[in-house]
Amino acid sequence: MTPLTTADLDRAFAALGDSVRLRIGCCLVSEPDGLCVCELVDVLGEPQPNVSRQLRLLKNAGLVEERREGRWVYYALRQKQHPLLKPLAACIETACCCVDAQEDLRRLKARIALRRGGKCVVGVRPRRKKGGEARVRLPVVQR
Amino acid sequence: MTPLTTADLDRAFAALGDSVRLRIGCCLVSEPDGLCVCELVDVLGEPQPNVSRQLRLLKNAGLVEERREGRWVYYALRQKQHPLLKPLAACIETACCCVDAQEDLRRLKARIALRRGGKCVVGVRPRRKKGGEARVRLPVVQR
DNA sequence: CCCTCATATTCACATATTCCAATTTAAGAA
DNA sequence: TTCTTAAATTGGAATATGTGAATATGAGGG
Repeated sequence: MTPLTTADLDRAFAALGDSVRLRIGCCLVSEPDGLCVCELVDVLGEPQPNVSRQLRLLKNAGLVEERREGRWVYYALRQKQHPLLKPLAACIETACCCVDAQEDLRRLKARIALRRGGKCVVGVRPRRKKGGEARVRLPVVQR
Repeated sequence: MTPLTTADLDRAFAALGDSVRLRIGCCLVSEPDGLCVCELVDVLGEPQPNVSRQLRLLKNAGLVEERREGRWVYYALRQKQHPLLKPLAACIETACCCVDAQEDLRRLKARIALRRGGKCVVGVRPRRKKGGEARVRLPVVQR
């Protein structure tokens, strides 16, 4: 392994220096096996292209890894591989105590409950506006 | 204390998401009583205005606090006050293992040795160029 | 093959950041 | 007061980043 430089590490911090990406981090800390993009889209209420972009940023920073399963792609923290991720995860845990992170985690729990056999079977919901109103039952399209 | 939001915390991460600021963090972790600006200027080899600006950023992010002593101003990590700083300090410790951080810490040790009675008595040294060559005076273009 | 859907990428534009040089502020000494 | 010096601020240009909208990719099912 090549020796780390502070420039390598500040990328990791910079990757968490964004509200959306930090919230993604909170979700991933609480679900070590990973989350698929559409779950994050649903939990965060962010447009899907934005979530994909932020995930790519996190991946480039070496903080997450992806795993494809059929049409779904799961992202998880690289807890084992990244030398900074163990102490960093402790920081993210702290962030999880934030009020808005708590709301995310509540939505995440509800979303995870929709899984079948541990896998996501729900797609992207019709776009919500940022104002965000009551949740509407989504048309579940199986298989 | 007002409840934290992830937006509050991502500022803390963003503050460390820069090579110079992370190196400052490494220095401050290793010197809990604080360092004055000119010591950081000397250790990092960065222009004084740049160091001042980065320190202000760290202060605005709630990570450091300042303490004036005569003409000198000392900056130290707000280990006790900021809820994120305890786990964050662990991250910074990790960063301290980096090769360039080690060089900073070596220079820092030498610079600290110049103190008298625990206080800095040295000012800002004549500017060094990054490459280390003699400084060239640039033509002054007035507006 | 064609179609659907989960995810990724690109484009355009606004905003933020970075860095340097120059100047200003603030404190102590003469 | 005036001079010196440590630190902070400002101006401005180059660069980076964030985000919505539209579009593209890629895997599975029919």
